[in-house]
Amino acid sequence: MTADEADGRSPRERMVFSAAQLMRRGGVGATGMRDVVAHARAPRGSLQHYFPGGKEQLVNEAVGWAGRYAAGRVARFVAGMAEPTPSGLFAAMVGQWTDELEAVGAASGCPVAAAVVDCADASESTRTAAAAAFAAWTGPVARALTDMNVPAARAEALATLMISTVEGALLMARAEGDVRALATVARELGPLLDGAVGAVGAVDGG
Amino acid sequence: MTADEADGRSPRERMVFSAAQLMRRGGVGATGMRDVVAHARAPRGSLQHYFPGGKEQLVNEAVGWAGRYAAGRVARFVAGMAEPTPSGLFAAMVGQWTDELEAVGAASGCPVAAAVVDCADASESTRTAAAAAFAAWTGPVARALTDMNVPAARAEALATLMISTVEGALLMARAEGDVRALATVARELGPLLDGAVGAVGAVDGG
DNA sequence: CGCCGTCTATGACAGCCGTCATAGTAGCGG
DNA sequence: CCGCTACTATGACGGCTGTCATAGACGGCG
Repeated sequence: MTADEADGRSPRERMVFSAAQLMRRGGVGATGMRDVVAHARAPRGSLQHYFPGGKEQLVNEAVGWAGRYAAGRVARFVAGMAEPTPSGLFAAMVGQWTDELEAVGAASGCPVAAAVVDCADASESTRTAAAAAFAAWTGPVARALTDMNVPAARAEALATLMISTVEGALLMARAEGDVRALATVARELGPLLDGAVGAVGAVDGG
Repeated sequence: MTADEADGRSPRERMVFSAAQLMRRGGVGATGMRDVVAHARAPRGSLQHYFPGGKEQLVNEAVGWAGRYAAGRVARFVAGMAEPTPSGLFAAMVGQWTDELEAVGAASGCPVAAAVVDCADASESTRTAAAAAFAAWTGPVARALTDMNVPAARAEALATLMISTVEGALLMARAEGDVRALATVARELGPLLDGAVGAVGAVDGG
């Protein structure tokens, strides 16, 4: 999610990328269209050309991009792990945000979360886009879990738990200006996740 | 957090309450000062009288109120449970939002989360207020856990995990317009929490 | 050349925002 | 009655917002 990801792409893609980038910081409300074109170094006139649906369309596409991005990250995590475990995957997910928070100084949140907080009940389409983004994110996680011998019935539920926990911990970490919450949930939730490998019941594993 | 909590209180308190109420729906950016006084049925002129610090002060106080409110809820949960268990407390915390989402139709989020998303990097004081709110919320939860024989060393960490998970699941639930995520995390995380009772290590607790 | 679709440029618009200045009322002690 | 404090009322201000209207540039193509 660094700046070099914006190079070489079309102006249109850069605008979507920049929108997501800015939404992460100040929320949707504080992200103006003029800010987006400036950040993307794109011509202002292109806004109404590429996004005739206005800000709502731009936000929705930014949310969709974020969902695909998160899904891709999960895929790369799994591919890069020699001995994949649920706790390892979770630690990697947490680690991504830990790195960003320590690098930029807590300025970065999740654009999907921003869209939910700011638009969930004002824009039905954005709410749907956010749900789709979460689904796009949950899918690869659940698939990775089943590949690690987690029963299919629990994989999806655990994926939801992992993403919920990461989102919430990211919120707390931003508030505290410290990665403590992220580190804590990684440490506490990891063992539970590993306990689900090969188990059929809840935690009392067969 | 229903409307009757606003009755009998001073106009000033009603404004703080209304600010929190409105922030939960549309975020801080979409919450105008004029909307707040209208919702609180308070005189507009009182704004600059009670909140000379402007919107920032009002938001900060709303966040503080939300933190104290959440802490009070936890205390009441614990007091009302015949046989208190960590999973029972967590289920109660989740249940509060489940009820609200099903009642109002997913319109309600957490005002503290809204403040973090919208103001975390724009207003240092709001960021601090949000951190304080989370701390005020974490405290009673951790204390309740120690009262349930959870080792003191883990109680605080588990409280952070619980709150993170609830916040994140609430985010997902709002996006999906469904309480599924909340129900899922309650079901999946509950057993782990109970497993920490009397344990000293991680999950293998004897 | 002329035409056309894609893209860009720019200024204007109405509307809302938070804030401030100013004035006014109500109650109360003297 | 005055004076003082607490609170309310109201209109205005500059600034920013998303959106739109209009016009211009560029490049392929017949």
